[in-house]
Order: sequence, then C-alpha cells, then structure tokens
Amino acid sequence: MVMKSEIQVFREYIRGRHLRRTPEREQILQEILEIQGHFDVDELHLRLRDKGSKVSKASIYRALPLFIDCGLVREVDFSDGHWHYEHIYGHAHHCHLRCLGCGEVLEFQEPELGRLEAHLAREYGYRIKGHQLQVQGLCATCQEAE
Amino acid sequence: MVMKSEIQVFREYIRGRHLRRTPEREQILQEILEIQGHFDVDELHLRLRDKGSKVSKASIYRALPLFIDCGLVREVDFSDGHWHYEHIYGHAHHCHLRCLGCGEVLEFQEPELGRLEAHLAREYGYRIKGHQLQVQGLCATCQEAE
DNA sequence: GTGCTATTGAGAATCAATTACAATAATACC
DNA sequence: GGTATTATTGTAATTGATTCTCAATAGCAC
Repeated sequence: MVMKSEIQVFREYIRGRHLRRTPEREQILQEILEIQGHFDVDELHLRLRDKGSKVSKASIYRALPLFIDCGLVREVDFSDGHWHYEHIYGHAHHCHLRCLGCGEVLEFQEPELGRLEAHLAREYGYRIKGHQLQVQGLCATCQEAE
Repeated sequence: MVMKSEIQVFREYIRGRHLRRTPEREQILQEILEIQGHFDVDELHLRLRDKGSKVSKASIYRALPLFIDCGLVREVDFSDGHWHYEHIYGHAHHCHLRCLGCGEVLEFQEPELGRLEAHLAREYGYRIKGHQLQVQGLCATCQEAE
C-alpha cells in the first residue's frame, strides 16, 4: 500500500477547502513530523524558535485543528491541564500507559478495541468516530521509590 | 458485602488526615450524590445556589480533590475544555460513549480491560492504578441530521 | 472555654487557548 | 505579470477554567 506523504495530504486538504498554503503552516507541520512521540504547543513553539522560525503561538493554535481535521495529528490527554498532541498518519493506532511518578509514557496496541467499537455500533446505533484509552500506573522504578 | 455510606467514607477520610468536617463539604458531597450522571463545577455550583446554599466555587474546587482522593468521585474527560466528574463509589467501573453531535453520554462495561491491565502490568512491570476509555461517535439521530 | 490552625468567601492572579484588528500575502481572474 | 479578493499572520487583548491570597471564621483538641 502506497501512502501519500503528510505534506501531500495537507496540501490536498488545503486546496480542497480554498484555504491557503503558507510557509508558517508548512513549517509547523514539518516540525511536528520531526518530533518523536508527543508534544505540546509550548514545546513545538520553542523548537520552531530554536530553528529560527518566527511562527507565533497563535498560528500554531490555529494550525493544529487543521492537522487534526485532515487526520495527520491527534489530541492526547495526559490529564495535566493542557493538551498534548502526536502525529498519527501512517502510525498504527495505539494507547498510552503513563507513569504517575515520573511521567514516562509507553505506547501499546489493543486490537480488542476494534471489536468493541463494532459492538457499540451495533448495540446503540452509533457510528463510531474514534476512541482513546489511557492507563495510569507506577513504573518499576517509581514503585521502589515509594 | 456491606458498604459504608459515602458520607461515612468521607468522614473517616477527614478524621484520618486531621482535616475538618465542615457543612460546606458535606453539602457539596450531598449534592453530588443526588446528581444522576455527570456534572461539572458550574452545574454543581448552580444546583447548590438553587437550594439556598452559599458555598463558593472556590470551596467546590477545593473539595473535589478530597472526594477523588477518598475514592468517591472521579474525573471524566469529555475533551471539551473543562473537567467533568461523576460519583463512583458503589458503582461498577464503566466507560463512556459520547455523541459528538448532541453530547449524549452512554455508559458501558468493558470487562476485557481488566485482563488488559494485568497484561500491561506483567509486560512492563507497572503497578496499574486505573484507566479511562472514551469512545466518540454519532448517535442514530445525529447521523440522520448530517 | 481557649488556642491552634484548617477552612471559608471574595476577589486577584494564573495559564492555556481564543479572538480582534490592522498589516500582509496567497490565490483567482484578468 | 498586475490587480482584487480575502485568508492568514503577529501582536495584544480577552476569555474561561482553575488556583491562589488574605483576612475572617470556625472546627477540634486540650
């Protein structure tokens, strides 16, 4: 299966909606693609700053919903008072296991959830759009430190 | 199995930590117990107002972590910019299916998740403390309205 | 009762996220 | 290519949820 590149997906999305392709948006997307794992707006903004980009936080906040809407990025909830994000296009759907002590985040697959979605659709007449599963606990190191 | 009443649980928690039993806290807890389903701080505050209580929002914000800490209440994430809560003591653990159109929230059980927790504990050496699973979709009515 | 200190309400402060606005720049059309 | 249209930008102000400060109050231990 050949996949379109993320930039390609974004450009088609932009064109299809009579939005505009701007260097700011593409810089932001480029940076997101280079980040391993999760990020928040502050981190993203700092990384762009460090590379000499002058993109404002407002533009980041304005761009993220676009990336989410075209399926490149999703919001991740770590229950710490602000949003985190990760790029998902081309990545297998996964869930997060987070250590309450040190904040480490592991990713894991849970294939059962596909079956669950199908079951919920049948049972309640819903068209399922997505799900998030977060698990919290203490990693081995933080258990000892207790 | 006989369970302690929620008020009892809370009073013991308070006593055990040299905190103080106040009418404000007990009014808030009482009100939470009467709410069917989920609530947020604003709703809770309004309901208390309507009953003639003068409890401030600040006190509600200060009381909620106590209820959560003693296992009576938990946070629920609807990804809409602020926290929701529900009382859980004596209720079976459940997950939420939310309609993105009208906001309807259904609850369902997912017994597989217990097995998943055990698996994660074994696989990664974690001591699991909890999990949340949210599913989003469109209910039958909102599918038609599209 | 008395003293210690946790708790309260009111309002100020904080912080992430959104918005207003004037300037800029991407696209469509000639 | 030039021009008009209007989406997008950065800045700064604003919002809205939550937390904090502070002086007054009121539980609880003795």
